Amino acid sequence: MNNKEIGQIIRERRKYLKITQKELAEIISVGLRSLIKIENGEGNPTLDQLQKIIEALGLKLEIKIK
Amino acid sequence: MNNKEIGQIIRERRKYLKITQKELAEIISVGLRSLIKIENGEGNPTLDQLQKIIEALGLKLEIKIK
DNA sequence: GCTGTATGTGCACTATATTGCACTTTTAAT
DNA sequence: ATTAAAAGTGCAATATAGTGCACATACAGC
Repeated sequence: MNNKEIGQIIRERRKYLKITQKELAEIISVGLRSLIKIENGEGNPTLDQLQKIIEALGLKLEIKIK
Repeated sequence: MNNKEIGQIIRERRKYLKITQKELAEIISVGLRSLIKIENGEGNPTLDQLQKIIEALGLKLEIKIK
């Protein structure tokens, strides 16, 4: 699961919930610029940012044995 | 799953594999200082750092619906 | 096509994560 | 109790993530 795939999951879930990037960004107090980058798999987000987004979308992060 | 819990999982897995923080840090080219912080749930690591560690320990990150 | 909304980009600035170093504390073995 | 290895801390420097802004592009509905 790379940054691009994570971005895709987030985008799909956000669209499924029918909210815009702008709305989501405002809800969780994350810059719109940052959210766009994350959805596009650019850059290297911090865990907090990722968690905020995931949480807001009703998702959760898990660590499993490969 | 907060930063502290993530740190615990990493630590437990590392110990299970019988490697030291220093060894792991060198293997994945992450500063020892940073690894210690992450295991202790301090700070706010970047996704890349987390992924490197998780990967090196034979773990994987997943995003699930809550 | 037009129009408005949503998404994306480049850039400069700010905030903060990463790191090495020197040192301390903890842990484990003998 | 000694000793050595492992783990942890504070600090300053560097690298890089986060952000707003102005503008560009894509997309949908009419």
